[in-house]
Amino acid sequence: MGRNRKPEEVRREQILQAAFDVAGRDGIGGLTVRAVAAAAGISHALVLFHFGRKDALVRALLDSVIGATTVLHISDDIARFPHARDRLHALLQQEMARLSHQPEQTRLFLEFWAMGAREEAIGALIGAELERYRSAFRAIMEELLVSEPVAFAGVTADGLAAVAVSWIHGCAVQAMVDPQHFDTDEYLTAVRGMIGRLA
Amino acid sequence: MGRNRKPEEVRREQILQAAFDVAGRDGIGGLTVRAVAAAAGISHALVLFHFGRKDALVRALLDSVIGATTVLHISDDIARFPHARDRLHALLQQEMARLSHQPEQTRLFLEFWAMGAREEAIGALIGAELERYRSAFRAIMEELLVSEPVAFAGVTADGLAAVAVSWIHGCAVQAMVDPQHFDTDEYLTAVRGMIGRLA
DNA sequence: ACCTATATTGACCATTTGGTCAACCGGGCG
DNA sequence: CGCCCGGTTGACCAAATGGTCAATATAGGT
Repeated sequence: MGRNRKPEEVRREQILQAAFDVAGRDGIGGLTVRAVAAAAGISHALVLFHFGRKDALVRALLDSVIGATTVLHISDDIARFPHARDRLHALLQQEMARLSHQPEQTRLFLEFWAMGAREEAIGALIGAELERYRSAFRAIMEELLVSEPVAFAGVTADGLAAVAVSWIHGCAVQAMVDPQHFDTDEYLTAVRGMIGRLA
Repeated sequence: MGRNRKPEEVRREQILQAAFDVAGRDGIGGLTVRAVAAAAGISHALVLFHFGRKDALVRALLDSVIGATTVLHISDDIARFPHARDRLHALLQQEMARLSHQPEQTRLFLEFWAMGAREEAIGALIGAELERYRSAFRAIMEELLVSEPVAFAGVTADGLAAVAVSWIHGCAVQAMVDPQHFDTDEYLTAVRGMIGRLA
């Protein structure tokens, strides 16, 4: 399967993989057409032949990173929990574990996001993806809201979803800054005790 | 006061301010010696005359950003709270508010941090500063630990401090991604209901 | 006025980068 | 075989960048 792809496609993926390696090693700032070509073992003109301009290569790389980073998949195991709170908890735990095990992808995503603040096209892509990620959380949050209306007085599902995404972000950052000390379980326990039972 | 400073010092600060403006507009990647010179209205050779090399300028800018971003100041108002939990809460709220009102500084700090993953010197500076920030939280966490040992079974003060820092980071990121929707109070309320009262 | 140290500049250089182009190659097909 | 066309390359170009340097302006002290 997949062996009858056009040679152009396989070359593109070769180059894309090389671009991913280079970006992971030297950052997006260090991603140059020639460096990618060298990593792929081809001439730099060939990279431009397949992608037209560097911008297109960068954008293709962003697409690839997005595809591998922010897909939020709610598995059957999670869906089976009866209480919305338990589902949310399992989901948070899953996402924390996933992101903390792909520090490179997360770092790249953050770099792209910083770049998006200046480049219109990148910013739009990142923004849309973040919105998708957030809306996936919003679904659960709405159930949580109707299931426990007292605890969340004055809070909207959008607000809750934003908090969840931000939570994941902070978690991912922490896992990159200090991977040794990072522990998902301790993390959850700590927050539970830290914020909870206050009202 | 301060008017009798050496002219060299005032020039350096002029250049540094220009560098800050440029970095805020075009990112650290777009920070070039010539762009800084242009923003300061001087020749690019003069920038190098005062800073030696670009690296030194970048590092000076990082020092400036660090000084304005990660200083954790526990005011008397906060210190007066009797319960450790209340102090922590007030501190979190203060830091959230502060960071959400300096999005540019925060963005620059994050960019530096990403750069630190590749450049030894930058990484060491950022790491040290993060450690200082974290240790400031650890002090409060230790008090919280002795004040409520039951809620935090199996969690260390270091772990709690790490969570707090990560929490702030996620919050800062969120405030930058979506400044309109960001609201400190709703944020706290949401987390309170989301994580709390689970055990 | 002169002299000296500091500040400042424009010209210049080597390197890197994105991008173009003509030439070339190799296989499929008439 | 010869032709053609997608893939591939090296040479080349213009622009930008970090950095150097000699020349000059300027201010302050004597």
